[in-house]
Amino acid sequence: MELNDRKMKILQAIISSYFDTAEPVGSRTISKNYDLGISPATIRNEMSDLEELGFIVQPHTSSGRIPSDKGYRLYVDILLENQKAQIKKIALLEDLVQKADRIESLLQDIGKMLAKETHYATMISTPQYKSSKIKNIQLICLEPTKLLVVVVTDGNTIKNYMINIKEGIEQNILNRLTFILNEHLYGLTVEQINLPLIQSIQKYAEANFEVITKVLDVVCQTMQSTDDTDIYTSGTTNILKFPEFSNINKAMELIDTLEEKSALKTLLYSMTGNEDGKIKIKIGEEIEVAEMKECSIITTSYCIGGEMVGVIGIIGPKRMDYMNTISSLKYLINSMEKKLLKGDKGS
Amino acid sequence: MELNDRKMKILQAIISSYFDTAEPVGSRTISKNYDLGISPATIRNEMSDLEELGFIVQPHTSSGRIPSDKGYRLYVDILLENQKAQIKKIALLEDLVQKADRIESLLQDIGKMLAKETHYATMISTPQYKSSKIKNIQLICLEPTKLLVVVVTDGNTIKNYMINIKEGIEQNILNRLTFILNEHLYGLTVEQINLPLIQSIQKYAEANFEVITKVLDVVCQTMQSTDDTDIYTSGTTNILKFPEFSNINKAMELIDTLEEKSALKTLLYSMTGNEDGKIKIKIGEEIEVAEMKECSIITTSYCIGGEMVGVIGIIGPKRMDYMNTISSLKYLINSMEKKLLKGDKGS
DNA sequence: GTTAGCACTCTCTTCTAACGAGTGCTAACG
DNA sequence: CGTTAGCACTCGTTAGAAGAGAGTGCTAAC
Repeated sequence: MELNDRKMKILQAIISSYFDTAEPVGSRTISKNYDLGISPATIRNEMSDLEELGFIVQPHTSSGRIPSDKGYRLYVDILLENQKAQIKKIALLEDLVQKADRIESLLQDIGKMLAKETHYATMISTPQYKSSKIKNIQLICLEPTKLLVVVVTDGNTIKNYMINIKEGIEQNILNRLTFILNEHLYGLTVEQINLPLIQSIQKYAEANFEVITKVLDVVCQTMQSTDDTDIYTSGTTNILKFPEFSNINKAMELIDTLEEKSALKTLLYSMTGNEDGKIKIKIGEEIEVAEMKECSIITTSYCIGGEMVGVIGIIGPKRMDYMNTISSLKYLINSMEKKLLKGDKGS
Repeated sequence: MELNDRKMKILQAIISSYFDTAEPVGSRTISKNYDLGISPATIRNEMSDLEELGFIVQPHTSSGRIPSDKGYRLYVDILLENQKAQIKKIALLEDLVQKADRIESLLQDIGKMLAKETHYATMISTPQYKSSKIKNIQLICLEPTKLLVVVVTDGNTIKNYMINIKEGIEQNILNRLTFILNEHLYGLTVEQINLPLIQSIQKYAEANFEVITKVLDVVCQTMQSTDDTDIYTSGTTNILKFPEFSNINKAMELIDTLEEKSALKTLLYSMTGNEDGKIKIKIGEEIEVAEMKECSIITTSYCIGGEMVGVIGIIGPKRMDYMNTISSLKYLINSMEKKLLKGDKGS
C-alpha cells in the first residue's frame, strides 16, 4: 500500500485539526472542514490505511484518530524540505538587542520573548567559551589585597573575577601587568594558553609572579569549564495551558525536568550535530528524556563571531505549530547573529 | 468572651492540623491527635466560641474549621514575640556564597536555594544602588570606537557598560581619564555627582570632553534608576504542589503575577518600612495584590555595607510553616550579610 | 472506487442514592 | 456549672447506572 496524494492530504488535515482542538479527529470532521470532495466513509477507509501504515493511531476503538510520532515526523520532514516559508518577524526583538548590556541578560530576554511569541517553553544555553578569543584583560585594584580582573572576549562577552592577593600592589604596576597580559594573550583561545606561554609571561612579570599566576589561573579555569555554560529556561508555565498536560502531575514532572539544567544540557547538545544553523526537531519518543516523551523539541544553534557556540530550543506539545515556530526561530537567529557579530550591544 | 488558654491551645491545634493536611479540622480530630484531655463535644463548644471571635471559619455548615486570617495573625504575632527560635542552618549556603562571582548570580542562587529549602516560592530584589558609593571606575578600550566602562561600588558590586564614541582614543589617554575619574568620584554616591563637579572633571579632561561626558552620563543614569533593581523569583512551581492551588487557573494566575516583576516590586517595598532587618509578614487579605489573597508572604530586608538595600520574600499558602520559614530566612540573612560586608566574594 | 446505512464500541455526562465527616442541640452526669 | 454522650441534621463526596454522542467497521448498493 502506498502513501498517495489523497492519504497525505488526509494526514495533513488530521494534524491540522488536532493542532486546533487537541481532540481525536473523526472522518466526519475532516469531510466537513476540509474541502477534499470525498465522503466520510471514504475518509474512513483511507484513515484505516493510514493507521495500518503507522501514521496515525486511535486512542481507543471507536474514537477519532490522532497523529503518531511517525506521522508528525513525515509532516515535519516535508515541512523542512519546502522551507522557503516566509519568515515571521518578531517586533520586540530589535528593541531587546539594542539595549542589552550583557550577553547573559540578552539571552534571558531573548528566551522570554521567544516564549511569549510562540507560547511554548524555551531553553537557551549560554555560549561555550572554549573557542572564543580573549580580546582584553584588565586588572583593577579595589582594596589593597583585592583585585578585580575584567576579561572581554570576542562577541564582547564580559567576565569579572575578584581575586585576593597576599601583598598590596599599586595601580601603576597593575597597569604594566595589564599591558603585558594583553600583549601576550590578545586573540588567543584558552587552549592556546600553554605552559611555555605562561612561563614567558611570568618572566616578564618579575616580582609580581604571584599576581600573574593567580590571574592566569582564574582566567583559564573559568573560560574552559564546560560547567560554566548555563541554560536559561523561560515560559515553562505555558506548559500548563496545554490540555495534554491537564494532568497536573505530569505537567509538574516536565517543569521540574526543565529546571534540572544538567539534563537539559545533555539534551540540547545531543540535538546539535556538527551542522551549524540547521533546524533540528525531535518528536515524542525520539526524545531521550522520559518526562518529555509527550513533547516535541525544535532546536538550532547560534553563533557569535562565526563559531558555533550556543543552542536555542523550543519545547511544546507534539501537536505544536511547527511552521510558525520554526519561522520565528529562524528570524530570531538571523537578527541575533547579525547583532552579535557586530557586537553592537552598548548605547 | 475572652480568649483563654484552652481556646488558644485549640486554635494552635487547628492551625497545626490544617498545616499538615490542608483539610478543615473537626473536633474529633483534635481530640484524638492533640492531648488536650477534653472530649470532642467540649472542643466543639470552644470552636463555636473561636468562630464567634473570628479566629476560625467554617467553609460550609457541617464541615470542620480552618483558621481565618485573623487566626493566623494572632498565631504569627505570638510566634514573632517568642522568637528566640533556634535558627535553622542551611547547609548549602556556605558553598554558595563562597563561589559566587557576581552579586546578581549570588542573589539568584540564594533565591533558588531558599526555595528548595522551604518548598515555597521566593522573591529577591537586587540592591538599590541609590545610596551606594563609587569605589572604582575603569575605562577600557575594546575597539577603536568602543569603550568598556567598569564601575565598582562598595559591597563590590560590579557593573559593566559599553559606550560607543566617535573618535578613536588610546589606552594611555584612557588611563589618564580613569585616574581623573577615580580622583574625583571615589566614595561619592550618585546624588553627590552635581553639575559643578561634572564641569570640574570636564575641565581636566580637556580634549576628551566627549568621552568623559558620555561616561558620566551612563554611570549616573544606570546607578540612579530605580528601574534597575530587578526581582528574581524562584520556586514558583512549588505553588502547584499545594492543594489550595489545585485549581490550575488560580495557580497560573498567581505564577503569572510572580513573573510580573513590577507588581512584585511595589509589593516588596511596601512591606519593608523603615525598620531594618525585621521580619515582616502579610497574611491573606492583608496583601494588596488580588491574586495573592490566598497566600502569606514573609519578607525581610538585607544589607550590604550596613545600608538597607534589598528585600527577600517568601510566598506560600496561608497555612505555611511560619516558624521554620522565618528561621531559615533569619539564618540566611545572617550569613549573607556577614559575607557581603566582608565583600569576600572572589576565590 | 465511492458512498449510504447500520450495528457496535467506548467515552463522557448526568442523575441519583448512599456514605461519611462533622456540627449543633439537648439532656444527663459528676 | 462545666463536661460529655447521644442524636438528628447538613452538606460535600463518591459510586453506580443510564443515556447521549461521537466515531468506527462492515456490508451492500450506486
